[in-house]
Amino acid sequence: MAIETDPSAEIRVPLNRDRVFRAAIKVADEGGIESLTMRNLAEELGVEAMSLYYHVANKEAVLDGVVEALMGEIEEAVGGFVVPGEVTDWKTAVRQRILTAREIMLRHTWAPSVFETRTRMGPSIIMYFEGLLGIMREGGFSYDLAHHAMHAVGSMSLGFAQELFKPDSAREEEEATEMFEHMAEQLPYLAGMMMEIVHDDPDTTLGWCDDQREFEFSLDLLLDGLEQKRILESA
Amino acid sequence: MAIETDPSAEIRVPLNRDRVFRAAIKVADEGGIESLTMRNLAEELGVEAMSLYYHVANKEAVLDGVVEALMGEIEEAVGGFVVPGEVTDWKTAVRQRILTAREIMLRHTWAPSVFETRTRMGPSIIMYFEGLLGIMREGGFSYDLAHHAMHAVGSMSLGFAQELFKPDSAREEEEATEMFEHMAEQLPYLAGMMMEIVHDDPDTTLGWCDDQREFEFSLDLLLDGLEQKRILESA
DNA sequence: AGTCCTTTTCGTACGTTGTAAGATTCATGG
DNA sequence: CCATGAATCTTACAACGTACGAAAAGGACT
Repeated sequence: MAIETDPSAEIRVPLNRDRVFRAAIKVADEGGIESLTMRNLAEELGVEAMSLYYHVANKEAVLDGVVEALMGEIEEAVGGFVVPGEVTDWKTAVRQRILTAREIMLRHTWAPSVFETRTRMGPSIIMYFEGLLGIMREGGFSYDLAHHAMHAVGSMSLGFAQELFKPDSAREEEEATEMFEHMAEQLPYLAGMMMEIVHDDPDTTLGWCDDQREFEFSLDLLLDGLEQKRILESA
Repeated sequence: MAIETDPSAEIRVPLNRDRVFRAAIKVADEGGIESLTMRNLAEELGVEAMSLYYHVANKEAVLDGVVEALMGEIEEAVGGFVVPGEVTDWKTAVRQRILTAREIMLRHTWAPSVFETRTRMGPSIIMYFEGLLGIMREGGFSYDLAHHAMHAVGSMSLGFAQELFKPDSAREEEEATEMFEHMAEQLPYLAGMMMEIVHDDPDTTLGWCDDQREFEFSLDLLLDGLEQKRILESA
């Protein structure tokens, strides 16, 4: 086996953590989160699986890095996590940040499931929450109320709400519909609700619900409630 | 190899789906969800792994069954999912159901992570939501508002809120605290909030936050907001 | 150029997981 | 006793994360 220095061989770009994380995002974007294996990730980088471990402790570290990278996307999109000096309208400031974060999440539909499994929080996420908290404080919140607020908004602060039981294939979608029709006579309320939805809005986007509308409804419900509490406590 | 009918051998209890699901819950309760493997589950039942597949299509089906079984626990705890004929106070009715569901979830701390990964919903969950929806309808909601309400309450309707970045070991807990202290000068708001919490309430249960209080705060925030909207729309 | 040392990459292999395929055992009625 | 269907087990495989040590690449210095 002659070792020939193939002149047409592309020069070797050295691996590093950032390249690994970016490649991981690409793999997940293209093949879903279940396709993000160490071997696939290595292949995407033109490298063997074990080479990744020189730059990254283990797969958990890859996912942590992916989260940090996504937070970087969000930071860029919102123009930095710093708290604007003066906050005249905390609600729209918070609202806008969250809806911007949501845009990034919608670009990476697998991302919520990764966030949910994280147990350490990296610096970017801390800075993100520092920013949100800052806006609320400058907007007139007590620390106590702001603390409750962060919990209440929960995962929505990062732009996603966990959809319970979202079917992940058209096959399952129709399977669920079928089951519904089968149980319909025992489900007066659900059946009634569905009929009204179909009647009012014959073709809602994909399934029955407009996720974006529901997200904004829920978010506003929370923010409005918090604003009332803020007014009450500062009276 | 002599096949001897050992008289002291316990008579063989036949396997069936219910026994599988119950054993799965037991395994997860005792060893955490990551210990729920087909082999461990089989061992718990005194059987070989492949024997499970006669009663259950695959591991997903086991998890679906576990969810159904947990919903059974909830159903028992709330005294059936049927809608009380007349609802004078939807809010406390819903509140009570949800907090009861939460009690079951607290008995099985791994359960939320299983619910989150489900994609099909079985009959018990459907009945549960039918019940909640029914209470709201009888309590004066339009279908439209009730629909929004279900989305807004989201996973809280089953008694859990996904905790973002909950450290899963004392080791990680102190690691996070360390990181905080290290970044403290860049985190005026978070640092301030922590200091106030420590000052007001020197020893909150486990970490900084009382999960139950936060859960109830968030839930009430939502329910109060919904009640206002209900009043508005029925005016 | 050749030597040495550090940094980076790779080859091989192990343990664990879910599960496919077929053999085996068990229970039951003839 | 045996035949037949139901229930269980044996064996095996592919995919995964990753431990361990060997190999290669890249400089620095003679």
